[in-house]
Amino acid sequence: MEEALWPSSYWSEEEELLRELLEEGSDNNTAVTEVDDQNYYMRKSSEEQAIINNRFVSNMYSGPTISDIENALSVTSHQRYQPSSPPNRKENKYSLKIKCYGNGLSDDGYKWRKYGQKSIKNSPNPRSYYRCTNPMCNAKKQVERSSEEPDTVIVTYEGLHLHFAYPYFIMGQPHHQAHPPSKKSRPIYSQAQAQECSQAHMGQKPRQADVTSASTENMGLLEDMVPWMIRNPSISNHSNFCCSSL
DNA sequence: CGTATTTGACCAGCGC
DNA sequence: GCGCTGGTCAAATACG
Repeated sequence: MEEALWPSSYWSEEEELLRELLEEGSDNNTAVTEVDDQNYYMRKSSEEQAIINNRFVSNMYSGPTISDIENALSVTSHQRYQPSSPPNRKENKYSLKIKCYGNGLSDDGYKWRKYGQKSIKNSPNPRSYYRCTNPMCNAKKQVERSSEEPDTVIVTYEGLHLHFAYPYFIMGQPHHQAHPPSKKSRPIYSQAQAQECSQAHMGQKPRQADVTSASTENMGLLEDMVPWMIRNPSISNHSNFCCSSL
């Protein structure tokens, strides 16, 4: 069944990449194999993160603007490692400060549906709430223009941002189809399957509860996906990545 | 006509 | 308990 969807040859490049990262992306293998160590990634230097992110993600996704997010991630990652300053990451939320001189809200290569907007007290700018339109992904983001720097938007990503990786781990699509999924190109999975997978991954609770469960789920965002996949190279041999309990 | 956006209402959490 | 605030819903509206 799995092999019907994913020919064994399909994973060769990813496995090779993962092996490569295992060799180069860390200075000792024991840390890489500490599967349950949630702070593993926090211990890595921002330089190592940048290497992993840039190399891995650039191989995973070739969209035009992911580098912007990567750059922003590297900035916030750097801040995160300052023990004296509060981290931008809370649970699996990541706040990215992105310079933009135009419409920077929809340029991350994926489609977001706006589901709310709030005026925040003591802030002149409203905060917009977006949810990923990809049924395989329940990631959310909040976009707020910085009051200090008008040309900077603060994007807070939250939740399981699976669409960075699922074409490889779930869909079994050829590499040349590794572009962001759109409404026109529906996933092979049904909506029900997608929801089942998402709920299995995020804590079973639909609707409002997903916020709470998301805050307790360690893995999800791009930055979490990378070390997780590195630490679990064998995942490439399994097609039940989405629905597997972690 | 299907899809995306807007926006007021609603709800839950929190502090007092 | 009450009010405030942030997050989400969903009907109305806009758009292609």
